[in-house]
Amino acid sequence: MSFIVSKFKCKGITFFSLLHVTHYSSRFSTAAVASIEPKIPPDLSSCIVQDKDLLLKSLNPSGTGLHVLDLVDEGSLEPHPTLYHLLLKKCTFLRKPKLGKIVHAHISNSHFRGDVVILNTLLNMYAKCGCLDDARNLFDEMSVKDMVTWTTLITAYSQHDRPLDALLLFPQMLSLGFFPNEFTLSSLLKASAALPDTPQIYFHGAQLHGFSFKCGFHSNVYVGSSLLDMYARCGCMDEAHFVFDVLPTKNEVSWNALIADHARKGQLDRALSLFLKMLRQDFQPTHFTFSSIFGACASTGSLEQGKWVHAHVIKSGGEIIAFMGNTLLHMYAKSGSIQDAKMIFDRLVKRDLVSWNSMLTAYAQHGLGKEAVQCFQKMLNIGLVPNDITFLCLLTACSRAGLLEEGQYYFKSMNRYNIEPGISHYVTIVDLLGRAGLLNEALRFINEMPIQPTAAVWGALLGACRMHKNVEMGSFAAERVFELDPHDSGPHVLLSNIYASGNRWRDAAKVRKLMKESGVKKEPACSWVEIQNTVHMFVASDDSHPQMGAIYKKWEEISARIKEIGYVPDTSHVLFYMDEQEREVKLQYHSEKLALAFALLNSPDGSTIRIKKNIRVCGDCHSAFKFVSKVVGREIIVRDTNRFHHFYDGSCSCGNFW
DNA sequence: GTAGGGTTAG
Repeated sequence: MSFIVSKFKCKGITFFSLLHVTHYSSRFSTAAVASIEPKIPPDLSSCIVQDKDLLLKSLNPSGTGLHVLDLVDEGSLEPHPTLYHLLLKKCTFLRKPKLGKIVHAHISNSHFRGDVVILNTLLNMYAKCGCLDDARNLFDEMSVKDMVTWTTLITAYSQHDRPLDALLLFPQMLSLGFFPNEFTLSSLLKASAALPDTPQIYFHGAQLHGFSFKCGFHSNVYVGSSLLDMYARCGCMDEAHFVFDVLPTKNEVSWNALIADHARKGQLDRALSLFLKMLRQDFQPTHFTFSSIFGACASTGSLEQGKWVHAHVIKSGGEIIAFMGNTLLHMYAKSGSIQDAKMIFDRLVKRDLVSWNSMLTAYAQHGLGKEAVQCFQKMLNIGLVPNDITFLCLLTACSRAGLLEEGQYYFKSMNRYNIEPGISHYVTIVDLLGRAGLLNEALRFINEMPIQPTAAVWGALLGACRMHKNVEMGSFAAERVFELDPHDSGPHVLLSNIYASGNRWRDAAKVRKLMKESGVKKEPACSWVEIQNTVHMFVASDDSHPQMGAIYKKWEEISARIKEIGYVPDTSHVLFYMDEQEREVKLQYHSEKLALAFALLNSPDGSTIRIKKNIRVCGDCHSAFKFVSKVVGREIIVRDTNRFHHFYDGSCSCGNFW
């Protein structure tokens, strides 16, 4: 038997690729079955080899058929451990457990049915393909197990979000006399870090730390990285830093783990300083690094820092792949630049469903409902199948933009894609109807829902009642919210506002009393603005800022100018009972107004002002900002918890839907 | 033959 095999080297490993087998030419004529790593291009310097072992090394299942197993069935080829090993590797790589099952059947009928190394590879194939039941059955059936068998199953559970199952195997493994290695411990630590609450993470994690220390595995870079991540996830940042500092060898992953931990906590400064330190020590940032940092920039709305890190991505010459690109897109959208978000979307090398969902979200946040609908249609046209989040994004976009009919249409169309609406979809539809003023329809919709309405559902109706000043339905909705979630301050404030806007001060006071009695605390409103890389934060009636005198004076000047062109303070947004003049004074010093006055004093004429707020922008400030954008001739972008408002030339992009 | 870090809504 003779065949042509191409032999090539890549990363120091020699690969063999079967190009042609003369004896089985009908089967293999096109089967230039590449290496284990199919992306590696075979070198063309092929040679003629007459070596059966080489053939075995070269064979891999390609396409749909496992031709090589047919050869075994026919008796043309002796079964060989390397053959099974390569076939299983291929199935694992391609995530094709069905093909793997065929190999499994073959192994069961061969001499190797009890070979622990082959069975471990088989176990790993099931594990990596997510077939945890098959993996468990195989594990239970294996009469001979070794430490790798236990580690493979522990890793399987740990990687598929079943941390308790992974951790439960550990004492069993120990009691049977198997000793863990660094592989086992890094997987166990990952599992402990994924437990649902902080004390549990610490309880299991710290014990595993002790175990690792005793065995000397704590200095292994894999163990160290999962160890520091575990500490960070239960809030022990000092311990996480300690583990990192004493780690004798660090790599990109250990750096990324620490950066990601700070980023997740919204500690952008810490994340950025670690990023710089990483660069200075000649470690290459990866997609993981960038992705974490963009996530932190998105949550704090730090456009400038985000742009700076984006510049690093460009400098490093890497392509913007979906995983990192999606976070970058999200970062631009969430820190106020829809243009940049769209540009990233257009430049993404390969878009996935998350990319499209992120773009839809971006449009929703900026009130661009029509663009969202077009985007959704485009994704259907290219054959992408939407998921539940896609619809959530799309419905939110419709709701925010007041696209009533479109929203209802798309909600109904969900069953075409076999997507059962979840509670969030129902909330969005109540919001959609409510914003459009169809309060009775919204109430009917809630009563006819097939699932139990939650506090969020009634909260959406309550918000709509505030918007449309419906006191009766508002207090009814608020009662339902209080029953279901008595500790949220938002609905109390909304109800109090509803009463205040209807001049029912006694009722408003009752709500405040209720809040006090039940210990519900209102989150203090604050707004912040970034000027020359410094974040300046303001709370209402604050006078702690060094420029406060000038800020108050500036606002008084602006206030007088906007009153001349028609601004009338809407005092219903003040929660307390006080006389009209007092209430107007209170309104003057809402945090967003202070932030705006400060920005006007400290930024160049004509430049865009970006303000962020931790709760929804108040109605009076919203009205005032429209006038301000006109008198100062500047674009003002406000990000509140819900969406963006682009104020320009006397109007706002939200079209008063918010 | 077995390992650690990253995304979208609210």
